[in-house]
Amino acid sequence: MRHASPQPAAAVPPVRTPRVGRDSPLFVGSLEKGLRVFSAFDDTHRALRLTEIAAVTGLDKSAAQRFTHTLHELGYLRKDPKTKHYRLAPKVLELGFTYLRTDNLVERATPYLLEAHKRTEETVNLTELDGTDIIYVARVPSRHQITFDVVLGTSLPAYCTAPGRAMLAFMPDEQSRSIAERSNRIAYTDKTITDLNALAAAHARARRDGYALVSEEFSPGEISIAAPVLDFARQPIAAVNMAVPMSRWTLQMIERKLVPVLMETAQAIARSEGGTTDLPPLRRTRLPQVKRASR
Amino acid sequence: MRHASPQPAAAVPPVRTPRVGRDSPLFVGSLEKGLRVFSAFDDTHRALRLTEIAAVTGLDKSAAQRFTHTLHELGYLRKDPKTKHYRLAPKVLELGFTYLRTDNLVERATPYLLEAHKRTEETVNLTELDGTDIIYVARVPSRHQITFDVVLGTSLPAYCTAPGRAMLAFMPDEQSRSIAERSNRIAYTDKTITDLNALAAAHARARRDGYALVSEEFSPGEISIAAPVLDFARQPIAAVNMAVPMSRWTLQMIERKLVPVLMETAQAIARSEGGTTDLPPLRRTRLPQVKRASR
DNA sequence: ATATCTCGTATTGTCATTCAATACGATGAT
DNA sequence: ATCATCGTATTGAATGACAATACGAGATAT
Repeated sequence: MRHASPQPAAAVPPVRTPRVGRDSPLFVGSLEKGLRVFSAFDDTHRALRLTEIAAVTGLDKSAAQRFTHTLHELGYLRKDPKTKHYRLAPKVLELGFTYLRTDNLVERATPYLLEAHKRTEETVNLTELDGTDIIYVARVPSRHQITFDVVLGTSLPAYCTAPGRAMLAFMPDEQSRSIAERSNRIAYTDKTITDLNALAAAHARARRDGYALVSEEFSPGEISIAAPVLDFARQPIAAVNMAVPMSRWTLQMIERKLVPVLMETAQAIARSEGGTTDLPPLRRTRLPQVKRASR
Repeated sequence: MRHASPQPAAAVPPVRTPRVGRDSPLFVGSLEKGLRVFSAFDDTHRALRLTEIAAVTGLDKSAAQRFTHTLHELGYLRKDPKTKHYRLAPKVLELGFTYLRTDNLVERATPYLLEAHKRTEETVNLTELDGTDIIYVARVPSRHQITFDVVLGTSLPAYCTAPGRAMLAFMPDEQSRSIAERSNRIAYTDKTITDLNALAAAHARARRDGYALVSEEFSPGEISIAAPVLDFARQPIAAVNMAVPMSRWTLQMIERKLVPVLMETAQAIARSEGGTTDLPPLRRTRLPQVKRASR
């Protein structure tokens, strides 16, 4: 803090506080902090001690203590009584997987993804947009793939991945530009497009072609193609994606064999949406005070 | 929760409040309530309005408003601006899947589960215990299975499922009895064992055999077998499980073809645990104030 | 067309709950 | 042996969560 501003004591900040979003009195900070504890864990940080959690999440020791205690009590964290290490408990799986069960899109898309996999023998993904990122929400892994599939739930930047580009290409210009601007545009490879105008051009081409092709912009040696799934208002709600190694595929082969399947799949999923825009009007009558069995 | 129960005015509860667990001053109620919002959603409640969330979670309207606002702001909930319906956002997948990436057991077990699947052509599951429930943490689906796999993350009662029984059978008696007692022992079928002594007998038999066989106690027409994965201290930390329809399998066939694979798999996973009890002592030196890249 | 009901949203005063500083004992490194 | 760091528990204080309330919109019934 500089010198106290020479204004008389009772100076109230003249700026009008917005009182919206996180500043709204409706925002519960404790919930946000508690959830931040979850994000402290990843594949390189599997077991954390209290102080580490505090450091990683930016909470002080007391706060970390309270939130880990709470999450442990609720069964979301395990604690090794000897080493005092915290780990995620399997119960957190419930959180994530209810999403897969509640997302109509995943449910409707799955048969088409399987069909596309059968026709191409390659991995087929479905992704959705989450801010400036894409998130894998469904996946049919290629047969040869041995390792188990933990790609679901992974998020990658939208601007330099095929699914992201396919979705950005089909949304209003100002919206895609806004996402591109807000993205942390890193050059993952020397082919990564980071310039805003160049991105807009890439979007235009994808829009013209009906699909996006991204070659080695995120991982070297890999070509990724994606087509958007459009809703009734022609807005992208997801993208079908296939990524193949350049060692096995050429551009020509991709355009001839993969792209047709890709686009048919995306369109079939979009059509399957049929008339239901969002959800059928389940209840038209008075709300009978919903009760639910505990488990 | 807030309102004190309508006790007579100045009456201070004479019982010594334990000040532990949920009554501890370390327990953050707001976090618990916020997480309760997630559990309001399931496959039959995919889109909920504010009032429904309030009713299902037991929160009052104001609380539901605050927590949905917060979760929406954080990106965990989507809100249809027209219908005002809330849905889970794909971001919750991140929560669930970090578990799969951080669980050493899942990582180590996967190759053996794949191997077991190859040898039997049947679905192979890995489950862990969570209180009185089992939770599916890994799964290699059978080839014929068409539907996409949303079983991961599902929890079922331990007392009447093969994985649960396999794990209960190999833990100290008082511990398995405690779990059985705390379980809500429903007779899902007319073969379901709900009596505590009968359960103890079933555990004894499973302990003797080395695996548990549960026939039609949870779903009719299905036989489920499971073997425990024991840690260095011979305590069960998980169970390998296979469930097959009686239409294709007899008891004899199961014992001859499936059980050997099952037990070998479970033991191989246990052995793979090797020397590392919990986690290698990653750092022996001073903690260098962990910093982490934001994404 | 009007009245009634329910819902979602926004506001506010109050106080319980969260907060963060602190203290203590244990453990391990120097 | 000494010091540092960690996990745990406690407590006073005030911040931030709370819940009651009010209002407008939309739907339904009269």
